[in-house]
Amino acid sequence: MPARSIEQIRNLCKRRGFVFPGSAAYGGLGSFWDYGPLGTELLNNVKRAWWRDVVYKRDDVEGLDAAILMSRKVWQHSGHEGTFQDPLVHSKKTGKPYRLDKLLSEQQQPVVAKLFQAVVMQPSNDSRWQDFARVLTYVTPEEAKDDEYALAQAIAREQSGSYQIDPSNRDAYVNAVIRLLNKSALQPECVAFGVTVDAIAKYLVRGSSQNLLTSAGVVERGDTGQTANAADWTEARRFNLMFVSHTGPVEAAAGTAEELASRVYLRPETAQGIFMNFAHVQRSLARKIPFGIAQVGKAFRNEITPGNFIFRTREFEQMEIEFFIKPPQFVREGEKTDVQWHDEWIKQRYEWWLGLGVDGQRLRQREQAADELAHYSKRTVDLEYLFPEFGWGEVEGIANRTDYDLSAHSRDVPEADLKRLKLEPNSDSVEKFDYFDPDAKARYIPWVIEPSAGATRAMLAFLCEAYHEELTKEPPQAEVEAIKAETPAVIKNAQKKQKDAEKESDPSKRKRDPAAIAAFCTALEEAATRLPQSLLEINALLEDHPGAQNLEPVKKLLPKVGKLAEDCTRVVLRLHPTLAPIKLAVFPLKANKAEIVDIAKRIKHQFQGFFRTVYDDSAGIGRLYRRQDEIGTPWCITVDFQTLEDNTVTVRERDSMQQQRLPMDQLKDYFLTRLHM
RNA sequence: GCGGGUGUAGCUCAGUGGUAGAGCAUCACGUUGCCAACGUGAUGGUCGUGGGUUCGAGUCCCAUCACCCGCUCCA
Repeated sequence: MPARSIEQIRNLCKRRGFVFPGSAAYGGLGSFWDYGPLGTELLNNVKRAWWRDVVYKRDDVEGLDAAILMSRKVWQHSGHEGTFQDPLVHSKKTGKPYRLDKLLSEQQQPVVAKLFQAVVMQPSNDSRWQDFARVLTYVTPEEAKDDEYALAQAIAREQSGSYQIDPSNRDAYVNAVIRLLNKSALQPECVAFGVTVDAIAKYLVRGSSQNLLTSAGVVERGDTGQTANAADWTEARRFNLMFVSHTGPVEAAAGTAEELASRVYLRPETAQGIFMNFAHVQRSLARKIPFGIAQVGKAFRNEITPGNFIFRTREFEQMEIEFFIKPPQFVREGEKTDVQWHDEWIKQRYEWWLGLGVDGQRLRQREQAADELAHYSKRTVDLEYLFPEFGWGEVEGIANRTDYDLSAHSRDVPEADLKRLKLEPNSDSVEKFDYFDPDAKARYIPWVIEPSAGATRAMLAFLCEAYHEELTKEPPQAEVEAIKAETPAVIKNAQKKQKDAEKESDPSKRKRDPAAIAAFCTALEEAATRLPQSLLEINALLEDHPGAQNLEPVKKLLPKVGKLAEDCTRVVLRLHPTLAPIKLAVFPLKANKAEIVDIAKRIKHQFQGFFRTVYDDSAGIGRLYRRQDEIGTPWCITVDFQTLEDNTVTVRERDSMQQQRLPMDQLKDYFLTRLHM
């Protein structure tokens, strides 16, 4: 039985040293994770398997490891800075994003005042008030008549809790502040009130902006597809996708020239490091197109909503290839076009996942729709894995990035190309990332196919795929019969609930879905006929079906099923041997027999230089096997009394649990062959 | 941001206003000839944090923090 929830995986990871919550001593830090001894091995194995496949086994790919921090100009010209820095709202009609602060600043002052009124008049004590209190303190006497300033200050003090405005005078106070806003709120030269517009935008980002946008009539223009209909707008969000830091000591305020001059971003993708080095690699290794550059490394995105364990984190690891090819107009008869290269990479990457043990039923290719394509992409196909609980999730994207990136970073790009790629001329760059093609006898900027996989996501997918709970021994007949005897009572009880649910004629008011209950009953009845093999399925049914645990017969039955299941079950990670964190565990059958212990330790020593090998004698042999099963160790060797007589040991295979005796001098061949080493 | 949930031993979790608990794990001693053996004993806790109610709070109330799930969102 495969993993039913991410929770199971997370527990196993924590318990056995794969992945720990980050900064745990201080209560944790949202969705940052530390990789423990086994997780490090597994992740390294994933990366190594990838590297071996796309670099070693090919004749046309080189490796690279570029710096995480790069010039800010890289991100300006790649398009990442402009797209992600500002609060955005999306028009649901056109699908286009709009900068909220820009929208606001285009509005007439009464609109903003109205908006402000909607904000201030809202009876609320949440933290948004405090934001406004802070904003209001930016209003200085020089910018307002004294009385209005005083009124604004009074409101500010009230928001911060240090002052109580007489309710009967409240409107007068608020109107005073609105008058202030009407005077200068949208004057760009007025710094203080410039902050106000930003603050309103910020407020809208955090609050329920839809109604406010509408009530204030902020978006009443028709020319860009904007409407005042709240349903046509998504909530505003600040897309600070890139983490900001600075090189050198900087104390300047954010947004000033001094601050911008030293600003750096933690890279949100590894790709740009490859583009920056395209010419270096091409020249220094005398590469001819087509060829690719592969890189594994950390990337950082300040995601709005991280989650699902290590699936979406703000710090993650990518495995990316940029594969450089001829632009379509230079492709000759018999050569592959960009479309063909793209298809080929999709196929090859798909097969990589299958080759490492992912079932084709849980891996699919999904074409990205036109409106979800990134700004650089002509076509992207995602490889998605069917995770437990949250379903299909992207583990790799294979994009046709055309010549967008290399053109964006090049000077002197012909105007026609700039227009085609919707790029501005690049006056910052001193380089032109073009290539002289000796066959075509022409210079061109190459096109790029980009297979980009998530290393940490891959690790999660492989863990989910490998996780199995299975029966290892026949449960006692009597207890199985007892469970069989009790299931009709559960079904009867559930059917009663189903009838109750059906009595409520309005489906939206039903507490339970009758169809779901019916499905539960059918599944349970069917599973009961397959006992004892179906023991774990029944356990899962009773545990997972919503509301099932409230049924009286289930309360009686579930503990019995759970106990029996636990007693007769093992957890096993059926990881591909290439990925397994530990390849081999060596045990002495008896820990207090010196000769046996000695031989076991010698075998461990023999292999530890080739791959991760462990020695363990801290429990009975059965328990030692189970421990290794749970962390996916494909082979265990047990040294026993017969070893002392004939130099053979037993090799126990994880998935089948079968053992065979092998002479010790054949062990090396046996394992190295199986690990393709 | 909204809604829901959780927070007690290293892990998984019980806990009815009245002495802080179990299983697993760890350590010690004994026992142990192949699939989670057993016995005896031991270590381990400011019950997320701060207030309050109470003679007495893990338990009730308020606040706060963190994490998880859902919604929104995710070039």
